[in-house]
Amino acid sequence: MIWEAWPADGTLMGELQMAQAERVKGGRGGAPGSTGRPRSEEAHQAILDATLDLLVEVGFSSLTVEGVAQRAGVGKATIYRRWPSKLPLVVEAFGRLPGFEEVDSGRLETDLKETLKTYLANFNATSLGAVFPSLAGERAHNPELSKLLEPVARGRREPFVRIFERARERGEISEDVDIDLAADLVVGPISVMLFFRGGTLSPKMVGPIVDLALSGILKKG
Amino acid sequence: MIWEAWPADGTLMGELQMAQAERVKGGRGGAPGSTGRPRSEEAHQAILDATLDLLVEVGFSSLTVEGVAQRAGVGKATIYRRWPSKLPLVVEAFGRLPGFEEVDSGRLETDLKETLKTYLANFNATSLGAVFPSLAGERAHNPELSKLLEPVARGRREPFVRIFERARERGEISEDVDIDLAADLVVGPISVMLFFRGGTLSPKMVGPIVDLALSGILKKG
Amino acid sequence: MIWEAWPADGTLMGELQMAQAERVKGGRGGAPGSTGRPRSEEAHQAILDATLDLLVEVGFSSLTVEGVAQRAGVGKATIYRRWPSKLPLVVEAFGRLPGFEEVDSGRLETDLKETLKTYLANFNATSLGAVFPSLAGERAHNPELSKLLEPVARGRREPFVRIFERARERGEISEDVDIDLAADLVVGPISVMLFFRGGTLSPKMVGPIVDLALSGILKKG
Amino acid sequence: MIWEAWPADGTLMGELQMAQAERVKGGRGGAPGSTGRPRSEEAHQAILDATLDLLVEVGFSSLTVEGVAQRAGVGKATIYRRWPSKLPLVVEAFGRLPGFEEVDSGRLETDLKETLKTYLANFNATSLGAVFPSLAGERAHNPELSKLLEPVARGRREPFVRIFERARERGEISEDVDIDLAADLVVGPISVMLFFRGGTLSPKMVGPIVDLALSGILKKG
DNA sequence: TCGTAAGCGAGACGGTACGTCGAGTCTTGCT
DNA sequence: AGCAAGACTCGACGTACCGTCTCGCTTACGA
Repeated sequence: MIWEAWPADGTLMGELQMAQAERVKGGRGGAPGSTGRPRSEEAHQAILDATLDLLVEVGFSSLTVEGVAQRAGVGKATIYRRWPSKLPLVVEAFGRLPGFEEVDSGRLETDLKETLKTYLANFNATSLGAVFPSLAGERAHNPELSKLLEPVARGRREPFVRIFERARERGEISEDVDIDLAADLVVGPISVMLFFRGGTLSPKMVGPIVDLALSGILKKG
Repeated sequence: MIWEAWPADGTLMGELQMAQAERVKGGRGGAPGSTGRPRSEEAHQAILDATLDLLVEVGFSSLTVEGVAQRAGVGKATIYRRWPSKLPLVVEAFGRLPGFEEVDSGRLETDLKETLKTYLANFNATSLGAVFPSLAGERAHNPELSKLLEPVARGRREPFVRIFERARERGEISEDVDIDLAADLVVGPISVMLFFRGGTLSPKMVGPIVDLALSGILKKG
Repeated sequence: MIWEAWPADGTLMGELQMAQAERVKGGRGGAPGSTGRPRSEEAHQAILDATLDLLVEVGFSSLTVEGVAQRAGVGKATIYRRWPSKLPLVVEAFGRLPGFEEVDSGRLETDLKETLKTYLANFNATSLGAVFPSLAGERAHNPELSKLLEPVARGRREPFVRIFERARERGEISEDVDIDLAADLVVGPISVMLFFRGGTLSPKMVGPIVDLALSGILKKG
Repeated sequence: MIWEAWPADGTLMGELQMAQAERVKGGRGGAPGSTGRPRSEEAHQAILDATLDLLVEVGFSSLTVEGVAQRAGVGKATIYRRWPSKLPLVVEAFGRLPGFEEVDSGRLETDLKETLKTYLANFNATSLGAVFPSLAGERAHNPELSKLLEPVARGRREPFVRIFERARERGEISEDVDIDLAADLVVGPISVMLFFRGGTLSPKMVGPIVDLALSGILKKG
């Protein structure tokens, strides 16, 4: 879904992670002058894995850095050396979760339905549904997190924008439809479900949502 | 907006609070046998006000009961005597925020636009925009909060359902439109904006949203 | 012995403790306007006992506040509420150890020997021998500790000064003997043993020490 | 002074250091089979100097190996390659401090006074006064340190023993004076001053101390 | 002259303790 | 009984060192 989609090449998170690393230690990979023992990629993975595990098991607000360290078999300092607090850690762990695959069938309705269905199945299989609201809820009071989250949300939005652009080129939708708004409309009911209703996000919801969004609520004629 | 509206009589929260109070001290209102000094209504208000202030200032996850007590000029025990933990306290404080006024103009489009516009103006004037995401983010991993939040969300949803029911009776919309889904569709883009995009919720957004939701994204013809 | 003796009424430590308490929370016992739950005397005792136990078991430099808290069945905060660091805590715990009983037999030699013997027996039975050097070693780099330790040392010195003053009044020693120096002379070999030689402080050492100090090293004639 | 004097040839520390080196890498000097880059003597010196500096500045218990490495411009591993822990390092650094020069004037009083005066002047000029108590305080609970410190203390004691032996040969003191005890008596008041009173060790103190120790506290007659 | 073996500065590693803070509970004296 | 105040236990926070372990490099020796 828009706000959680991931670019196919997975580089967005790479950037995010780099931005993070730079803030903490002044850039690693790039500068060849780096000295000292290099950071363990193994530990990095173990931390991210443990974070995701615990996120699913106990939720964001009960997740403790101490717990992550213990589960990852890692010292706390090793975590704080990489992430300044649990928020960016969780953002990065979250970023590792799979995005969705953009579908290009040549027909708007099919593109939307397939893309959303695939993603929703995925969404239920992982912890995306539990993690994202936790992060989003902090945005209003945490500008730093907001900045971290922005590229993620933008990245997940883009595929939808592209789907609508193709539909416009094919003449399926009018030239003056606001594509951003259209994307929000299709994705909106899912957002409502996720944040306000706390219900399950079944792939079965996708059909009616897309149909209603495309044809409108009012009676035709 | 739907999920944040409040029943006109404001009794829902009253019930919630009673349920709460009963769990804490075994029901007081009815029983005439209660003795000792009565609870201070003044303190109650001060606590709720302080909670709301802090919720806006620092967000849910940084809100501390200690801070609330201090700002309210109240002992911590006085808070815990009324609410078993900070969660129900925050929910109740949140419930005090204004809902929206249902409009009945006899025309679906007008009803939706006016209702949403009024609410959005309100939303920006108060702290709803900052507080709600904080709470919503906790839902996924906090069943207790989820349960507390449910009646609030349902209450705020109902006005929209009524608007659509009236429209159906008037024949403005087809008999087989899923009213719940329709409500989610209208409200969806606002939810997306609030949680994923972090943008401002201007009342000017309402017109295009309602128009697109009512007439659909696809080209007519 | 001088530097570890304790006034019979045990009030010196009381003062020390008060000075401590005042620095931390602005004086407790005295002001009747104090509010809130009073500090638990039980916890205070448990902490001091645990400290002394651990001091004996693991020594000063391996003593951890965490360990004290655990052994005392107390939260760390309860310790830090009373003592700003482990040093004053150890000083106070140390102060609880028994001092020595001043003897007044009417004869200098007997007074000195009895006083020292009693104390040395005591010294070996408790952990004085292990604790005091630890504290003394920190003095040079810790002015605060130095201040804390000063009244203790002075208190333990006084009994010796009194013994010599009585001897001077009786004419046992010359008017112009420097009493402070005499006290240091008698006590000196014990200090050397304790700090430099690391040997055992047996009460049997007392006789020869006092004899030599009183009559001098040089041949008489 | 006795317990801090140093053998004239300064070899004691050499032995200690060798013993150390052997424990660490299995003996180097002799064996011709050693290969690879030799250890840097420069680094060795820098480490010892930094250790001594820090010992004076912050005391033993606040001294960190990390700090030593940084100040010496050396990696931590280079320190641990030579000393198995910070204790022997500190002991060796301490051993570098100057001892005192034994005086042989042919008269006990003069020998004692001159030896002590010289040393005390020295003591005040260097950091002995700050370092030694730090180490001594650790002895009681640290057998390893105690063992390391023993030869140092013995070495510094010997000159005094020799002074008294010469005096006995000359008939200045009785045959049955316990020389060890006599040494402790002379040195005792300085020890007391250093550890218990925290006062300054002025060379002016030496005269009265030696006089009183030699002639005794009691009135002659 | 070149490889190999050890040393080097730098700094990350898993741990442990630090001193602080907040949650939710309990205990004063007073209303 | 209620109240404000504030101490209570517990447990996580983020930091600092411990002693160990790589890194990429430098320095001597022996083949």
